[in-house]
Amino acid sequence: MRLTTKGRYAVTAMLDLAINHDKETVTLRNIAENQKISLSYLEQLFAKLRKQGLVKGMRGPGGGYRLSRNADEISIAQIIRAVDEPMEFTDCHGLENCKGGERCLSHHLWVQLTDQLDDFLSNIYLGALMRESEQALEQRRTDPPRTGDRQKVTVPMH
Amino acid sequence: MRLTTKGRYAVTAMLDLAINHDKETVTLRNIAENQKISLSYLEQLFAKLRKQGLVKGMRGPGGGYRLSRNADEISIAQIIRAVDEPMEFTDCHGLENCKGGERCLSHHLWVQLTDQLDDFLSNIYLGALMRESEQALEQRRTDPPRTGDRQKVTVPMH
DNA sequence: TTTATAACCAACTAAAATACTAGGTATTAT
DNA sequence: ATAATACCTAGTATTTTAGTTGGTTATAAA
Repeated sequence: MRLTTKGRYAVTAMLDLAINHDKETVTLRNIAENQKISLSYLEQLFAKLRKQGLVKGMRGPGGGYRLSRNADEISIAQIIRAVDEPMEFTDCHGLENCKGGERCLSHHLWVQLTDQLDDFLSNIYLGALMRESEQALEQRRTDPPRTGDRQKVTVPMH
Repeated sequence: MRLTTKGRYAVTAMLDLAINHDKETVTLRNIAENQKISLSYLEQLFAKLRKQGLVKGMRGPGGGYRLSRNADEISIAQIIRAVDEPMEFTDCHGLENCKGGERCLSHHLWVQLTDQLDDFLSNIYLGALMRESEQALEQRRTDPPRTGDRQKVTVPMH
């Protein structure tokens, strides 16, 4: 599993949809502005998300996108897999190139590591991610910093 | 934290050093052959690893590289951070561009997610990763598959 | 029924990151 | 001395990422 800004764009866009689940739809134009990214590039990313059945598009005025299922049923791993091709791993194909086994032990360990990573991201869902920070935001709202205090920034809003 | 094949090269190379900790050194030429990657590119990656104090190089015949400290004290996150620049995140700088907060909430959630990822990889050490799979290899050695059995491939050696 | 708004689509181009090439110098075991 | 290795820099090729252009279709609303 690769992890680049492309994946970040996809995840933050999906988070945008999740946050605005109350609204009927969110337009790509809107997201493109928020993320400062070209509309057409976003369209390309959403074509992939749609093909993977993660979002649903509605045409015409008032149209836009929304999540095709509950935010608690969409994992971060699914989103990233949809837009980022997997790291191809053709270095060591079959036993012929692979004398001993000692040689590609480190390759095998890498596979094991990425499996763990995949597991990790497969178990983080859009919904849960949102709720976690809702807590922190609520905290901030009800317990505003007094002037003169040096504020401890635990939930930076950049 | 980005995650690309560049990071994979670094991690597998470091695993190679960890596996061969009994040998005095491992040469880059050797690693380059194993990984099917250009020697000079590897040198560039190792320059970064060395600057971060993760490896130590020895010149001359019989020279090569070795880990600069115990494999149990080198995390995967440290390795990846050494070679992959972090994803720059200049979209939303300061409060001026950031009307409301509603707007960059999804950005903030991404930061929160990558923090979790960073934690995750900061707590996986080269040493531990190796030992985990030693177990599986030992299992395989002492308990070889009987002919006729359809072997369950739990530890593929590609 | 016209118009405007949006998704949807494909081909090309620009920019950035990744990987390689070519040429070195410095150090050290033999 | 010689050979093997790390160490270093500048340039180039390749691949991926991101953007541009110019469409078409569907649909809500005027």
